[in-house]
Amino acid sequence: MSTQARIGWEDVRAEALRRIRAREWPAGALIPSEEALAQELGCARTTVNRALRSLAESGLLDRRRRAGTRVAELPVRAAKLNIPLIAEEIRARGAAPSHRCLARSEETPPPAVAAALGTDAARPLLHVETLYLADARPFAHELRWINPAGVKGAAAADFAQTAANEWLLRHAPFSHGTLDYCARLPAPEAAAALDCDTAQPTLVLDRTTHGAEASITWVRLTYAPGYHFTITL
Amino acid sequence: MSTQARIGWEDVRAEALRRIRAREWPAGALIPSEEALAQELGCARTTVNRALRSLAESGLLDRRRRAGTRVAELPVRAAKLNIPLIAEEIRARGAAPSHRCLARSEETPPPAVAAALGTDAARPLLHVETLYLADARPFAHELRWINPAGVKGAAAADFAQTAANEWLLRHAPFSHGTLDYCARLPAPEAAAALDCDTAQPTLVLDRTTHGAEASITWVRLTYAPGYHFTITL
DNA sequence: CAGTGGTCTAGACCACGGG
DNA sequence: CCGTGGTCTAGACCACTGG
Repeated sequence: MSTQARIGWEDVRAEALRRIRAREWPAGALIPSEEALAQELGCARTTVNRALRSLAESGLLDRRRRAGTRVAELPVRAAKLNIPLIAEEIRARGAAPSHRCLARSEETPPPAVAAALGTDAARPLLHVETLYLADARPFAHELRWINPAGVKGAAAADFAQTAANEWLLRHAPFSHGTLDYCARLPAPEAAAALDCDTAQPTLVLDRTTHGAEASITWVRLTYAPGYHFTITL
Repeated sequence: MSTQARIGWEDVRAEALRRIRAREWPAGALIPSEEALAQELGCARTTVNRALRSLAESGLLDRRRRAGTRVAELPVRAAKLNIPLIAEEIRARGAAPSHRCLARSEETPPPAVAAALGTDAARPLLHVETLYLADARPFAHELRWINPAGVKGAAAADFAQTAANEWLLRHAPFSHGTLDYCARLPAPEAAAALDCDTAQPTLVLDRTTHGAEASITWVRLTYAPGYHFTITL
């Protein structure tokens, strides 16, 4: 009698991956149906489905009803990008995180910010400027506009104690948003806070966050020169 | 008689999301077990499982056997980052992609590249320099080192016809790799190719790619000044 | 129209890990 | 120990879409 181990969806996934890599299933080719694979590998169709769905999510397969499953011509790899709290990011780099609330006021925002948040350009928003430090060295400078209509309690929050980004994450559940990375020379106030030359390139992240009803916040994060972020595939 | 629509996992997901956002399930709280939810919502446990797994993958729930499922204290949002071909990226921006192979040779790489690829520092690698254009305007400059041991046929490939990145994607199936973004001043050859000032900040992407057995390629991509990339959550 | 993937179900066993 | 999530199964119906 054979001591067959039970076939799991990860086994099926691995086998399919092997066939793709070995070109047994060439790029663009139609692969066997779930039904056929299930029979061949000796497991339920559900299990095959789970495995192939996983590969499709990674961009290695194209699946369409009726048309069947094909090996992607150009494997567009999809990477999972985690967007942690800044404090977590600093900790992950082996440094001790801290922050300083540099400024806080209520002002009418620049038109671009009002547009991004969809607020009346004449209405004042909460404006917060924060410096994040790693082992007491400047790590990133944050310039933030908060829409009071989208977050209740923001006016009373103490951002010296809890950093603005963490406070918002806890109190303003958001549903969607946009990240935008680019390389720039730092704005004068960012360079001053980061204690760096205005001629040194910095990585700048603009983020807009919306809740279910109203917009929540617009942030410009200027990372200290030399910052780089890594994604593993 | 009630004309109940069948409950799908996306319905369960939506309902769970609603409860999280409405704080019916507060941050950090234990939510009902799959079994209980299935009974409450009138569907199979499998369906609930699929929904909650999906939310856990997005970072909104923490699930552990025996301990149950909790609402994440700090919803670490996970974004799916697609890494397309450069030509596709240019096309997505509404421009016509093209490329020029600027140089090609066999040389011993810089130590850092040999280290990243895990090759003997004394062994020559294939070196390719490419300029990508969007509507005939410089878009990005690519400096690439290819490990011949990891890719068969590379020596004979015509990179003037098919861009190096596309050729490799088609001929060298890769299993894993690393992306590293940072802001820098462009190297002189990159600035020259991009026809820009060496004092203008550029976004630089270093990518190392490994196949199942050997390393494949190391690339430094310098995007033209003003480039920015957007991620939607 | 018919074949393929997408999903639901009810039941079952297992692995993990908190108490 | 034993409750909870993780997964497998067999069968079923549905949705989409190519021919």
